[in-house]
Amino acid sequence: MRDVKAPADSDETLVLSAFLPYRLSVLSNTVSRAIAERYQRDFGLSIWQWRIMAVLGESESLTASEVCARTAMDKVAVSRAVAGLEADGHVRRARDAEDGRAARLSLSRGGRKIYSQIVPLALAYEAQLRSGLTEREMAQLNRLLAKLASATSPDDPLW
Amino acid sequence: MRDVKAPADSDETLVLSAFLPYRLSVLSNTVSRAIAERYQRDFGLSIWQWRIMAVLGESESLTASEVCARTAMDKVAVSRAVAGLEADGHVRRARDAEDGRAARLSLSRGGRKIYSQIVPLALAYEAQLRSGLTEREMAQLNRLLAKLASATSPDDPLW
DNA sequence: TTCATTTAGTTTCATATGTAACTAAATTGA
DNA sequence: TCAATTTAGTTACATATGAAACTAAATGAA
Repeated sequence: MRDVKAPADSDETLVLSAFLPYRLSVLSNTVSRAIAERYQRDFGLSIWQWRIMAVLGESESLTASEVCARTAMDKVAVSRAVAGLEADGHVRRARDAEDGRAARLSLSRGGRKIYSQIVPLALAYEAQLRSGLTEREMAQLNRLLAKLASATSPDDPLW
Repeated sequence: MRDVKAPADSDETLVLSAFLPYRLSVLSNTVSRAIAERYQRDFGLSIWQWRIMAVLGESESLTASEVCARTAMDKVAVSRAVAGLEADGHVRRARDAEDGRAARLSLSRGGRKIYSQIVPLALAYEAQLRSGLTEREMAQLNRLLAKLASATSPDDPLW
């Protein structure tokens, strides 16, 4: 009689609830959903729109491509979200003097006002999320997430 | 002249690339996408279908509600994914003797075969993802993710 | 019992998203 | 300098997703 030993040692079993990609996904979706609801309810913004406002708030103006790079969104998503932001008057679009294809995007005065309302909310949310962690743990988390992120970098795909 | 001090101290500025919800979202989406592509290409499974197979693989049989609870999916998503799995012959559906509304779901023989092919792949992926982390760091990560997850628990919403 | 309510799961419909095709401007190279 | 290619961004189409309405069975109260 062969193969009578225990069915599999622990490395060969998969428990979904302990599987790192699953845990990341559930955590991230829970967080994103909570934030998305708030932004939608209070400001009529999708999470994509908010992301774009967030990076525009960090600089004077950006092209759509630059927005793509900084938000990890693809160009179609950026195009759509910007269309909405422009329609709502939060973002202005100016033709780029250098490159006739590119648009220079920037927050309008009103957009900047909303931006400055959201920033403290976003930071407060983040603070609550971290509230169970010490400074030291937070630093560790940053380091570990950075390591994981670099393990998924597109120039060195995992599989 | 009032308010001439520096515009904001660092706690009041938001840098998207350092914002925890954003980082979690990008990391999680990168990981999920890589996995989803592989499952789709090699097995014709969506990530939702795979999640369901994963929890069915852990037990003899589950009802759809139990699947919901264990996969953090909503019942519509489960219903749809199961319909596909059943059509492909990976999952069997049996009427529950106790409750005429519920369906008992279980992996078919073929489904279990696929399951046992995917498990090592999934574990290998996870291992590569973790490959930059020491045992100790992995334990820390687990702890930190658990803390974050508990901070988002629905019975104690953050906002 | 039997009627009202709850629960399991599915279907419908409206919206969001991804991929591919497209337009227009810039660049390249003969 | 002018055709061929690349790049920025948008549009169109097909599919995925979420919310709400729905069906059928179970529970519970009168």
